[in-house]
Amino acid sequence: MKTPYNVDTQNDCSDCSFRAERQFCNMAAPAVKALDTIKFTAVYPKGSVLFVEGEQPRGVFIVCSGRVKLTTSSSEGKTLIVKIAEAGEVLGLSGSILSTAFEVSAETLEPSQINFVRREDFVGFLNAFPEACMHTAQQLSEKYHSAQREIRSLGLSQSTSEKLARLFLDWCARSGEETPNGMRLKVLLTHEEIAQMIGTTRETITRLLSDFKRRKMIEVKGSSMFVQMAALEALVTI
Amino acid sequence: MKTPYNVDTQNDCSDCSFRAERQFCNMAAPAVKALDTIKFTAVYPKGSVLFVEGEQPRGVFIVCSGRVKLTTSSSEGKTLIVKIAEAGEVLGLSGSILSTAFEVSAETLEPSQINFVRREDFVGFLNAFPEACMHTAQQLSEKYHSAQREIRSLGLSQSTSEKLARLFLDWCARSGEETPNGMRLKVLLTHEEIAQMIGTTRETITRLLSDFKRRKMIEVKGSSMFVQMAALEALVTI
DNA sequence: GAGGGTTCGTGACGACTGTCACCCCAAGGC
DNA sequence: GCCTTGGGGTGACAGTCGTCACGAACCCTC
Repeated sequence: MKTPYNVDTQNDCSDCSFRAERQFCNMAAPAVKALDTIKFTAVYPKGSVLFVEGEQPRGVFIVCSGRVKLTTSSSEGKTLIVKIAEAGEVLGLSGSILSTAFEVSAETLEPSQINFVRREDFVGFLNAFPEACMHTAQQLSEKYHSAQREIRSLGLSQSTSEKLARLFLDWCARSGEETPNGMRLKVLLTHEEIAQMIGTTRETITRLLSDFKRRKMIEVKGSSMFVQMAALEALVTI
Repeated sequence: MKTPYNVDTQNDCSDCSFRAERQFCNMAAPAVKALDTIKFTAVYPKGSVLFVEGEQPRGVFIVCSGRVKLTTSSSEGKTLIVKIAEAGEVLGLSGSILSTAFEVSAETLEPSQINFVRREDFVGFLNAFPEACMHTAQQLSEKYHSAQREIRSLGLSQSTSEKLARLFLDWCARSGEETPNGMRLKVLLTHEEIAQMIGTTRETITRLLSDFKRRKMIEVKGSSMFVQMAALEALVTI
């Protein structure tokens, strides 16, 4: 089924063809059925704000398709991109479980299908289906793991170039495509956004990228970037 | 019961007087009993290493008393203290649940009683007691929350003085004691360790502390520090 | 009380990077 | 065609902070 934003929607978790490969969603039929009855499906255009840092959680958001940018901001207006969430991730889990305010804001980066489950319904669901609770614990473990990696990168890097190298290596590991010219990455973020991912400024990213190009560590063609991983690894002291 | 390290040990979770106030341990009697049968109690002296970053998890560690320093290190030898875990926290959760390597190392800061539960036993326990699974999810949520705070602090601070101010404010919120001279904190860490908590160097901490003292933002008397919270808050741009 | 190991205080110096300022370019709206 | 807007490139400059070096203060053990 096509929607206004040109996204295939999946109204029924029971029929969802991706379910088996999604850690959280991959549950036995009764649990899926129960989830189907409490969830609200919606498709958001690019740039939609799902929730804002500091807000009290109304529930959890399950990303069925698309990508969601998670950010936190200082009162000065400086923004840090904490993570780009992808299909299969559940957002707002910790806030909903602890009833504490969201610590990040969420905004779609592309048209995305998101299933919303109200907090009370979700907690009831977890209590009713131990399997769902285990999957939630796993989901949280993964979040914690990736937060830990972010802390390492922010706290242990000696220089900004090291953080940038680490970011690119991370991207390679996650979605790189091996080619004879090096790992190929689709860069879908602006310099500004890359800067926000590692806590620096746009100018610095521009300078570092030209530096990397000059030193033949990366090559940019359109929205593709070819990365010489060995060269970047040499910059990383962790 | 007293042990060689001068710590009161609590061999039986069922009898533990702290249980009610500890989020994870506060479970119904049957679950506590089950936990009692699979746990191994030990008392470690100060400086004991519970596990090391990169190791495959053998199980989880429940901190019954004492404090545990969680660190991550770069290959250059630079160390970042990710967190100081206190009584009631469960360590090694995410690694045990996902079967992925520990992302931090753990070392006791003082004599500590720690209950160890083998990975298989722990997972079985979670499957057998939905309540334990919920408590685990809550525990993980809290960990995630605190990691998120750390990311904010590391990524959004403009300066090192801001990070230090934020660290002190954090300590005040957690264990400060209100007095007429400002919040009173017990500082049990060396300058070196404080530096490692915010990703800077010992010298910088020394200089910042004298700066803070000169500006009457803090006052140090022995191992106590009196903090003027309003003054520190003015340094924080978040 | 002597001595060795930590911990802390401080100066000099330089590299890195944030800030500000300006320009260029491409895309898209009118 | 013209203008606006957002993204990207670059130079100048100053401030911060890491590094190195050294000495003082403190705290154990013997």
